[in-house]
Amino acid sequence: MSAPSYPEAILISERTIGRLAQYRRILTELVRDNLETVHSHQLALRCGGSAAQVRRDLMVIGAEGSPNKGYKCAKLLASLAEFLTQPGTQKVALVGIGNLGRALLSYSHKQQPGLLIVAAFDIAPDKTNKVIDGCRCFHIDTLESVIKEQNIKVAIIAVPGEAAQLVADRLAIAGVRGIVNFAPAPLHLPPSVFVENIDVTMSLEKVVYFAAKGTQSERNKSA
Amino acid sequence: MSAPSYPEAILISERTIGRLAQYRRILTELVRDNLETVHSHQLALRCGGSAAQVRRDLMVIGAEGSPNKGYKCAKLLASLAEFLTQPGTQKVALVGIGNLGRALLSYSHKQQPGLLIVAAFDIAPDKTNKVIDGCRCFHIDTLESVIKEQNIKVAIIAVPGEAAQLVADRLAIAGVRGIVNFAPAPLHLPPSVFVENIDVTMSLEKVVYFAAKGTQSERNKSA
DNA sequence: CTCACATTGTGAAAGTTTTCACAATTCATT
DNA sequence: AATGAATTGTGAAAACTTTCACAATGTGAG
Repeated sequence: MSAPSYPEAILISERTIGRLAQYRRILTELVRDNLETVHSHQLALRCGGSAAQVRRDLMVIGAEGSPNKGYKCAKLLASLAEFLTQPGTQKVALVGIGNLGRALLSYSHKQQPGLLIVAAFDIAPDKTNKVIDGCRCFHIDTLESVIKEQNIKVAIIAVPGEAAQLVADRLAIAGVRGIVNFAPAPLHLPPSVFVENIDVTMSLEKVVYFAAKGTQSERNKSA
Repeated sequence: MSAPSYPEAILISERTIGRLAQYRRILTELVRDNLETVHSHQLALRCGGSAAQVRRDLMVIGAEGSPNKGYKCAKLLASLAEFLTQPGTQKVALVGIGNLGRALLSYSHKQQPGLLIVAAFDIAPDKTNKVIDGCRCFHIDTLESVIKEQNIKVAIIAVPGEAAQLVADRLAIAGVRGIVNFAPAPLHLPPSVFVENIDVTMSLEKVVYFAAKGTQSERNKSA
């Protein structure tokens, strides 16, 4: 029980967690550029939100800034990293080594340190039993065993819509607790598994709509 | 002035438009499968929402279903298509022919009919002046001329974060009115340009967070 | 040291989205 | 024709999110 524990109890909204992850990315850049401190309105500018929102978000992780000087970049980054991530490297599985899957694999390098796609699965034999971008590719038949062996808790689904539910079921049974789903189909899973859907087609259609009609406003919500 | 006009005036939220696009996709399948009618709770199941939500969403396009029989699939699909899309094919430009860009190109085929990536741009000479998945690839220097020539109003940005703002500015000046932005950086553009951000890293981090802590719930928001 | 100023932290207000709940309506059956 | 079961359409309530606004608090100049 040496892990530092937060008050918890209060549950933090998905929206807020998403923005905290953005703040972390921005702070990583600021620290790299040797910035000492940062104001809420500067963070707001960088992420497209409002200063009040930034402060409210940072409240939930108990960050403190000093009036007139703002937040200490290094300290804030450390708090965010500790809050958002588990200690150690977070291992991620990818299912579906198509075009999208390969794009994700090539991203995996640039990702936040501590977040890595360590296993990829596909049903096509010509895509398996090799290493792509440093990630080992397996046949889908071995999904359960590899996931359990490596104790993987997070997965990305990048398979065609028809196959998504089946894959999701297998992942859940194998012990996966969180899924990023690129298939344009809702996954029905026990509530113990967290699912984040990314539906590119839907996003495109939204943009087409608002580009045609008078625009709404450049709202920022990401993903 | 032969185009049918909706009451308009009431402005419809981004969330709602996104869901309407989902309903359209689902209805396309239902019609293909020769389903005659569909109930709100069936649509809800298929898209991961609630029946009440479906009904409220369909209200805004003035759809009518009959009690005890639900909505006529064909009629509802027609209403949705008319509401969501402009007449004619919507041409889309893609900037950035990396892994992600190519994945999007290969999707473009399967997209809703009437939505097509017709031009792709990159800065690397070895990626330009060819045809990939039926889409012509140009050097980024020709961005303005091609976009204007083809009267393209919607674009997808799939370039590294550092280049995104520059590309966005050029797109906006060339006449683009809506952008899907995959770069993990907020775009600052006049409000006449609609921007939808898709931040894969952020989504992954959200999932990592909620997979570790007790899960929230499998909420459906997509994109 | 004191003052003026910029900024944080946060209660309360405003705004937005979702859910509830129920009258109205239609269909199938008797 | 009348009854009952299922479903829509929607006003109102609830839940959630964002913004406002301001007291508290450091900071730096004079």
